[in-house]
Amino acid sequence: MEKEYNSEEEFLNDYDSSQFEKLSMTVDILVLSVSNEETSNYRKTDKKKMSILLVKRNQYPFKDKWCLPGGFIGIDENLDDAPMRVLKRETNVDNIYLEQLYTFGDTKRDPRMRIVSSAYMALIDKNKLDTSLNTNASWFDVVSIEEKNNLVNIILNNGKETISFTIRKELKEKTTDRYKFVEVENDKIAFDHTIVILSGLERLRNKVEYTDVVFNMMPDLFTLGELQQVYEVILNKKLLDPAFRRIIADKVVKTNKLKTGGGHRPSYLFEYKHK
Amino acid sequence: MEKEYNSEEEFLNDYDSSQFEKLSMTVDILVLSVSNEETSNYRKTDKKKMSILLVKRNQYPFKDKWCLPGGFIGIDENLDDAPMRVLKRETNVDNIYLEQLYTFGDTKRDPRMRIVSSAYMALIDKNKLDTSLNTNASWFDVVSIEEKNNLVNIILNNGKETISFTIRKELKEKTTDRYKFVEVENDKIAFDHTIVILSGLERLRNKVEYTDVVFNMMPDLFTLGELQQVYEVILNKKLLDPAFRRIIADKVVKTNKLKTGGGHRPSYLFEYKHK
DNA sequence: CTAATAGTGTCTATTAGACAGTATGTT
DNA sequence: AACATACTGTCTAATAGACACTATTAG
Repeated sequence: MEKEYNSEEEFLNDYDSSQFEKLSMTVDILVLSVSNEETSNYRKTDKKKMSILLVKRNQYPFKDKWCLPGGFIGIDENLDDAPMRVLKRETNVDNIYLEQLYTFGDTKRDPRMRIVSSAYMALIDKNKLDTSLNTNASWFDVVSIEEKNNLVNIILNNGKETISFTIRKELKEKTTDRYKFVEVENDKIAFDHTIVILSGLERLRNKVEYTDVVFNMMPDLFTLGELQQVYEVILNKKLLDPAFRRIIADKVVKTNKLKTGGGHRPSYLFEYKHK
Repeated sequence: MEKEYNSEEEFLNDYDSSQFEKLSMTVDILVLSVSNEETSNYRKTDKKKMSILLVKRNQYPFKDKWCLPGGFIGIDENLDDAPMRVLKRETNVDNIYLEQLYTFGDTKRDPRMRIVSSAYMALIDKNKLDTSLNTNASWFDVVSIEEKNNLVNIILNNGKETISFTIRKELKEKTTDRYKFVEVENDKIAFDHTIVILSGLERLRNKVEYTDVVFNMMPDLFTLGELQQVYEVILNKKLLDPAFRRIIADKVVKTNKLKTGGGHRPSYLFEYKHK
C-alpha cells in the first residue's frame, strides 16, 4: 500500500493533498485603544477608558450582533499577515502592534461549518486614525470590569448601546494555573468573541508591567499623568505617583515642551525612549 | 446577487461551505520533562537536564529528520483535544498538562501543501510513563543553550546522536518587545520545529517564576534540592538556597518521609500544596 | 484666592541577594 | 574522618508602598 520514494522531490510530485479533510481559517482582531471621556469641570483632566473596536454584523450568522473585525485567511497568505490586511481594510492604518492571542478551534464555534480562528490583539492610539471608521464599526468603551468568585462581568458602551456579558473562569484540571473561559451570559456579541475580549484584556494587563507595549497606545508626546492613567485603566487600579515615576523613569525621555491649558500646573511632555 | 434570509436557520440551511478555499491543520506538541544524568561519584546527586521528546520521521517530507510528535486534527475534533489524543498515541499517558504555544501558518512551512499548525507544550514527569516509547520516539537532553547577541544555539543529545541548531531572535518593527525567531542553522530537525522548541523553552522559563507549572514535571514526593535543580535547569542559572526556599515555602508541604542513601545528610520529602 | 494636577523628598516595609555556619548521612 | 548535600540565621542591598510637601496654572 505504501509507495517507496527515493527523494523528497519525487515524493512531493506525487503527493495528493486531498487525502485529509480540510477546514477554513479566519483571524479575529481585538483592537484595543484608550478613549478620553471629557469631564464637565474645566479643571479636571479627562477620564480614560479602554476602547474596543466592534463591528455590527449585517448578515447571518449572528446577524445584528457585534463582533470583532476579522476575515478568512487567504490560501496564499501567511497567517501572521492576515490580521494586518484585515485592519487595513477596516481602519485604513498600517504598521500596527499586533500579537497572536490564541487559536480557537472548537468544532461548533461557528454554526456554518468547521472554522478555526486565530485571535490577535492590536494596540493602537485611535487618535492617529486619520480616516473615519467603516459605517458598521464602532468604538466601545470598557465601562466596567468586575470579578468576583471567578465570574467576570464586562460592560461596554459606545454612546448609544450598552453591552454586558459574563464569563466564568474555570480552573482546568491538572493545570495549576491557566483558566478556561466559559461564557455564561451574553446576548449581543457574536461567536466566541467575548472570550477573545477577556483573553486580550487579561493578556494586556499581564504584559503591561514587564514590557513596553503600552507605548503603542500612546501619542508621540504625552505627559506622565496621561501615561499613568493608561496604566491605571489597563491594570484597573490606582497607582501611587512616586512609585510610578520611578518605574517608568528609564523608559521615557523628557522634552522641553509643556502641555498647558488645564486649569492647573502645566506638565512636561515626554516621549518613549527606544532602546 | 445577495439573497435575503429571514432567520439564522434559513441562512444555515442554504449555506454553501465550499465557497472559501480550505486548508489542513495539524498540532505539534513539545513534550518537556527532566532527566537524571547519573554521576560517577557516589556522593554527588544526579545532574538534571531538560528533556524533549522527538520522533524520527520515516517518510517524506523530511524523511530521517527528527520532529515533534504531532498529527492532523480531525474535522470533528476540537483543536484543544487533538494534542491529548496524539500524546496518548505516542506515550500512552493521559491527563497531562498542556498549553497552547503559538499557531504557525506561513504558507511555505510544509512543502506538501498549505498546513497551519498549532503548537502545544506538554509538561510531564517522564518517570511516570509506564509504557516504553514508540520505536521512532526518543528523549533528547538539552545539553546546552547559549545566547549571544540575539543568536541562540541549542544542543540536544539522546545518547547516540547530537543535534545542534541556531536561531536568530529578531526584534520586530513596531513591537517593542516580542521577538521573531528565524532559523539560521539546522540540518536535523524537520519543519519549523526548532522555532517551536525555542518558543516553548522560553515560555516555560517565563512562567516558572510566577506560576506553579513546574510541579507538573515533578514526582508526587520530591526533595527541595531536586525541585531547586529543576528550577535551575529551566532558568538556566544557579539559585541561592535560602532565597529559593523562601520563595517556594508556601507552595509545598513537608512530609515526615526522608530520602536517604545519598552519601550525605538525608533530605525531607515534600509534596505540592494544591490551593 | 482656589481647585486641581505636577512633581519631589523621604521614611518605612518588604523582598531579594549574599555568605557563613551548623547538621547529618555514606564510605 | 572526609565529603557532599541539607538546612538555617542573619546581614545588607534593592525595591515597593506610603505620605507629605512644594509648584504652578486657569478662572
